[in-house]
Amino acid sequence: MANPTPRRGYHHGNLRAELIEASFALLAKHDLAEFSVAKAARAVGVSTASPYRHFADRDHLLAAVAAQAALELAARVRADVAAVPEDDPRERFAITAGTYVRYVAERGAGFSIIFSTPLARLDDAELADAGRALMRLLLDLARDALGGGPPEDALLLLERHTVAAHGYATLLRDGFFSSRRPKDTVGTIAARAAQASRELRVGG
Amino acid sequence: MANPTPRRGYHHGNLRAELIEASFALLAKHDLAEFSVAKAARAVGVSTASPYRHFADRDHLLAAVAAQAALELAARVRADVAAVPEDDPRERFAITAGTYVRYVAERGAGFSIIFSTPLARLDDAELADAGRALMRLLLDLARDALGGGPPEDALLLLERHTVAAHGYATLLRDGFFSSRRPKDTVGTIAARAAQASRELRVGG
DNA sequence: GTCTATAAATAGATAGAC
DNA sequence: GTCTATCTATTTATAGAC
Repeated sequence: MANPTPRRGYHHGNLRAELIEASFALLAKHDLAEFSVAKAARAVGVSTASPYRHFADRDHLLAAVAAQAALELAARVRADVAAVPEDDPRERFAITAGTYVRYVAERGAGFSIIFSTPLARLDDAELADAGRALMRLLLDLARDALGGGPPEDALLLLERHTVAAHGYATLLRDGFFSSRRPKDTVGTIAARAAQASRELRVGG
Repeated sequence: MANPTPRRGYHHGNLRAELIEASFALLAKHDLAEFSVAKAARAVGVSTASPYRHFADRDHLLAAVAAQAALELAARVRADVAAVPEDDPRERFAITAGTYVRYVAERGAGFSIIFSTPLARLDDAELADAGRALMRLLLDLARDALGGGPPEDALLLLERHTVAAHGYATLLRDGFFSSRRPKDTVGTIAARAAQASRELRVGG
């Protein structure tokens, strides 16, 4: 309380958050394969040693990125859902496939990293909680979309929706669409993902 | 013609093919991120310089792997399809989603590498041809599945099917399912992918 | 066509100064 | 909490011997 602007080493008081943000920028432009702690450090303008004061190793930095991605994704889902009339729960659910495609295209992080096996092994509680919360949110939307019926139906609808959203998002990222239909954009693919979810039928 | 068993350097006459096979083995066990020319060379038991007599660089080796993956995948699709009665073209198409999931799980290579942007830039004719042939095969099966109707319907069915197959395959690889339902295996996921394709409806 | 040897890049991670 | 410096490991790729 004495000093609201605490003295920082050289030019950062917020390195942890800045490294996470720089990591998103790297993931958005390149593969996870090309991501490195060193690049994130350079992007922020600190030495390559500095990140290790904030993250035990590369995987712990990635886990923090993954946890934030799960939180951001949940927030975007809530925001996009809120723009659809409450009396159309099926549509509220469907459009989140588009939300996912757009988010992954913009931030470069999605289910692949949020639920990745190596990161899961770290037993990071923040990541596990954020991932669970994201899936619970989507499951609730799936349930509302069906408006009753067996619980397994909601789970199956969620699975097919998730698979469609992730399939579109990863094929887009890998260049599958750009080589086949050069005019496809993030927006058109997101719309097609939402439409695919919209037309899903289960249990009938 | 003088010597049917041509003299080879030390112990290989078939290094190119062996490197491709070793690359598949690496991809099956680990990420593309962890793949390296050096590892493939060591797996085969040659020096790390030898691969460069057969492939200009890492990407050209991967392109050869991708081209072979497209060929193998097409062969498996044909084989699996042949086991389904000809009078059920819808089923013949649907089961290829399972074929894809099983192939990617076993070999570690699929659409992500066959159509990957960096490899596409190499303008490798073999890869381009194999990729096109694979998609043409699937498109023909999609057309048969619909048994007539607008050509756009077959394209949309193919897209949704491809997205489902790839979505299941990549989520399986990344560990999404094992963390959620530990009892899921390649076989159960492949069956769910086929079922998802089976229930796709377009243009109606 | 394979080898040995090596160059040049890059990354992960740690030690110790400030 | 950040820096400089450093160690170790790995990889990609090339040169030149055999």
